[in-house]
Amino acid sequence: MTMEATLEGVRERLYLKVKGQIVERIEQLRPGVLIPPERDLAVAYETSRTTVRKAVAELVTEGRLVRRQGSGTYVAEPKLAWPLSVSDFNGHAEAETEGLRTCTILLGTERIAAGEELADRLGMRPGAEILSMQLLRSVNDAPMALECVHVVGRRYCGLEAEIAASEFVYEVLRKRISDRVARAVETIETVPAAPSQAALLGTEIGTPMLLVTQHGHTAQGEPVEWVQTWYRGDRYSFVAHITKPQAHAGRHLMPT
Amino acid sequence: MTMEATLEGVRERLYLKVKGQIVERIEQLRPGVLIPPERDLAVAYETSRTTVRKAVAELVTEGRLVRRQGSGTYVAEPKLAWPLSVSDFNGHAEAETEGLRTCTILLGTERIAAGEELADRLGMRPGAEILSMQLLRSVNDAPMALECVHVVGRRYCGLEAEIAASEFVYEVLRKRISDRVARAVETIETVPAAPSQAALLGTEIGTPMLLVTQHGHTAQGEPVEWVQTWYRGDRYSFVAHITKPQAHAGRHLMPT
DNA sequence: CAGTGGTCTAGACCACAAT
DNA sequence: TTGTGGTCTAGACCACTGC
Repeated sequence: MTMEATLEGVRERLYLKVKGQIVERIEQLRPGVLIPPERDLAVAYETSRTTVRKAVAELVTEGRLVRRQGSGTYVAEPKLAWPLSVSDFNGHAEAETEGLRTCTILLGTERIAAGEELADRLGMRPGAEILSMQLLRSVNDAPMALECVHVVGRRYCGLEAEIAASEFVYEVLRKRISDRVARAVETIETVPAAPSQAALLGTEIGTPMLLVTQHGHTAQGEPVEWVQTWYRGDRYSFVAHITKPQAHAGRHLMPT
Repeated sequence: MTMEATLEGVRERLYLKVKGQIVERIEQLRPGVLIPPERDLAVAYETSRTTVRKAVAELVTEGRLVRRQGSGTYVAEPKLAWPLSVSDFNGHAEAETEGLRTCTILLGTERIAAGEELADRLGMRPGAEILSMQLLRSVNDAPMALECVHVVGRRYCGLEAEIAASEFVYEVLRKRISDRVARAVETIETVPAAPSQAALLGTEIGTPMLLVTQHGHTAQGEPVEWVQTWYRGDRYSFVAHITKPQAHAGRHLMPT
C-alpha cells in the first residue's frame, strides 16, 4: 500500500515479518488447504509459537486464514460480499450541524505508473500515470481516518498544487473529483490497523478499523476515482438518520 | 446481553474474568484517569501480565481504554458519533438477485420486564413487558449475523408463535414490525466477538465484528423497535451500489 | 534515571479432532 | 492416542515517557 511510504523508522517487528512470509505461502494456495502447524512454523521461521500465533491472528481477522481447534489452520474462502445501501459515508454537512469540527491534512501526493490492478480499476492501460493523494482527516483535532485517493493523472493536472494551496482541502478535492461521479460502489469491511496507519492515527497496531472502498464512475460508466478510507474503529461509531422511502409492501416474500 | 444466555458450558476464561473486573473498576472512573500498571494488575488478580494484556487489549478495541507506551493505560473518552447515511442494511432483495441464499433461524424468544435503559429506548415504563427475539442469519449455509430484536411486548401478542410456525422467519418479522417504522437511527461500530457469539457464528473469540444498532420509530416519533445485529467482520464485506441524487453544488464550503 | 507499555521466548497444560 | 489449536505462566529485553 502506498500509505506505507508515509512513515519511516518503524522498527522491524518479528511477527510482521512472519506474517509476510505466511502471506507469501498462502497466496499461492487455494481456499481450504491446510497450512503447517503453529509449532512447525515457529521452528521454520526460527521464532516462538507465540509470535507465530500473533501473525496468524491478524491473518484470521483479515479473513485470510481460519483456525479449527484440534484440526489445524486453513486458507480461508474469500470474503463474501453482502449488499448494503449507503448514500454518502462522508457526512460532512451533518457533522458540522452536530458541532463536530472537521479538518483535513494533505499528507502527500505522488504520480506513478499504474500497476495492472489499479489501471484496470481506473480504466487505463498499465503504465499510464496515476495521481495518488493521501489525506489525514480529523474531527475536533483527533485523527479519525486515513484516505487514499487514486485518479487518472492526465485528467487532473495541477490538482495537487491547487489542493495544497487551499484552506479547504477536502471540499476542493471532492468538488473537483466528485462532480464527475454519478454512480459508485462502496465496500465496507473490518481490517486490523497496519503499523504506519496506527502511528498516523494514534491508535494501536492491530486495532480493528473500518475500511471503506469507494469506486466512482460517471453516468456513462467511465471510472473516475478509486478511494480507500480507513476509519478508527475504536474511537468512532457511525450514525445514520434514516427516513424510510416506502413501506416494504411491494417486496415479495423469500425464504429466510 | 441476552445473547449470553443462549450458550451454556463455555469454560471460564481467566482473561475474561479479569476483563470483567477491570470493567467494574473503570465504569466508575472518568475519561482520562490513569489505571494501575499491567504488572500491578497481574499481581492484584493473581495472574500473569500476558493474561492482563489480553483483557486490556479487548477493552482497547472496544474503545474503553487507551494505552500510551512509557506512560500508562487510561480510561478512554466515549466514542464519537460520525454521521453516515444508510438506507437499508438488510439488503435481502439485492442479495437474492446476486445468487446468495439467505436463511434465518429463530434461536429463542423471551418476555421479560424491561430494565431502565431498554424501557427508555422503547418508550415504556420500567418493569413493563418486553419481547426479545434472537435470530441467527446465514448466507449460503454459513452463519453471517446474530440479531437481537426488542419490541414492546403488549403490542405484539403471539408474534413468537407466528414466527416459529413460519418458513419465512425474517420476512414475517420485518413485515409485522417494520411496517410501523418510518424513521430510524442506525449506529455502526466495530466490537470484538464475545465467546457465545463466536460459538454461534463459528468465528473466533475477539474477532472484530460489525455491530449495527437500529432504533426504529413511527412517523409520530413513537419508538417501535430496538435491534442489534452483529455481523462477522472476518467473513463478509458489505457492498453498496450508490446512485448520486444530486451534485454537491448546493453545499457551502466548510473548513477541512 | 525509574517506570511504563511492547515484544518475544520457552514451556506447561487443556480441549478438541482425527485415527 | 496423537497432534492440533487455546490458554496461561514467568521472565527477559526493548522503546518510550516523565522526572
